[in-house]
Amino acid sequence: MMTTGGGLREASRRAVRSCIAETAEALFIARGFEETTVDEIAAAVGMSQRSFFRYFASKDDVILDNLSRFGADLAAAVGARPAEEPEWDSLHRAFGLVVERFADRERREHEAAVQRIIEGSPRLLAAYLQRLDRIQQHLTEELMGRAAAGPGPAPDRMVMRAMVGSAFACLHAAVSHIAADGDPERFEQHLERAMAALRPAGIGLASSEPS
Amino acid sequence: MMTTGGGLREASRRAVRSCIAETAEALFIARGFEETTVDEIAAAVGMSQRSFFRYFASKDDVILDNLSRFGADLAAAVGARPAEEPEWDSLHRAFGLVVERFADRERREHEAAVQRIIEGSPRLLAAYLQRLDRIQQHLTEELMGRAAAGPGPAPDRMVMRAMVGSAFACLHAAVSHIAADGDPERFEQHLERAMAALRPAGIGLASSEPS
DNA sequence: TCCGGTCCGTCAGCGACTGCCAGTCTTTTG
DNA sequence: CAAAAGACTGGCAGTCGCTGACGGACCGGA
Repeated sequence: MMTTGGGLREASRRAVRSCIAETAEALFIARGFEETTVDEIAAAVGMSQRSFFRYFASKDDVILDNLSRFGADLAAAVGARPAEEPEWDSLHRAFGLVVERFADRERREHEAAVQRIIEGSPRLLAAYLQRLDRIQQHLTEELMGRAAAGPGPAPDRMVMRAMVGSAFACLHAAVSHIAADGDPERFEQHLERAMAALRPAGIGLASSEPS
Repeated sequence: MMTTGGGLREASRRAVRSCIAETAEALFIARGFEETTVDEIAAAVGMSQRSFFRYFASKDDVILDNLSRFGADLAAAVGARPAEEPEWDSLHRAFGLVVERFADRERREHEAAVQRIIEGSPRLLAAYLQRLDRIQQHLTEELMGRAAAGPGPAPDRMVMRAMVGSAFACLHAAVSHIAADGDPERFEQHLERAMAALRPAGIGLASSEPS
């Protein structure tokens, strides 16, 4: 029999996942990431270590799982922007998803704590940056497709990739800043300031590669 | 007894390190990174696994060791630039170190192969991005100190961090591009094109944070 | 000669992660 | 209702990266 389309089974799985994630994050905040073993997490949830790895591919995955979903949402947000809009502004608007995440005071506190955990562990930070890199690749392809459909000359994939990376540098700088120095109230202002300062001059940025 | 200031002992150590690195890279190219175990590397060099870890802190370190030295060189190159020069241009000139690395045909081939190994393994790519992040932090501090000594207003660390990240996005895009599509001849042109397109409009970028 | 330091190999161990097998519980089917 | 099929789980053993502790070999100087 085929799957029923993601019914009860999938819902249950998602519930278990979030339960594991919450328990693990609590342990991470209390004892630190490296100091918390997978066995401890599994014991705290009440399952075997083997089952833990049936829900999360790795220990890092428990924290960075949200990021993957964020990547998909971001690509959708960029795709929803008008095609005539300069790419930089589309990215800027799409980053509004992050701003929304920092809207609630409670959620803001939590996100900042998670970010501090990530930047406090070299292993986690590495995995985090790698996922950001993947998201950037997806966004680059998204914008490449959009630019190719437009009237201008053929877009330059390398320059597009650099621009997406530049926008993410602004995002990363703003997130890191509020995670380190506290005061997460003005996250939007920080992001705004960085993206205004680094806005590329030639916003059209076409000029196909001289082959 | 104190160290003699880095004499024969250090030279020998460096020789062993490069021997290990060469052997390991050959194995990585032949069999892949994940498929090559530390035991195999140690056996190929003719030493125990324990001794391997006395020369390299981790398996990743074998490949990414050059990167750390590159970070130090880069900071020095930026520090050697005139203080009045816009930060973006100082970074651009400092990236000349990478351009030089791609000058020799043989070396260029090798660097591209290493880059392909890095980007082919998620684990390695993560560690690579993390080291790039550290280098960016160092460069940010370097440029912050330079800007603080100048006549202008107090510089904004977050914006400075974003700008350094943007410059590295250009560098990363150019390096990735030649590693993927081959044709490493025009690396300098690629880098030039990206950095010209993403050059910030307000190059002075002071405007201290509104506290 | 003895002594200090340095280098190395061996062993034991931890933690992340995986494959395999067996058991349970639920759902479907004859 | 019983049997088969499937999903989920725990336990076990094993790999791999990595670390600490111990003991032996070499080598310079006193």
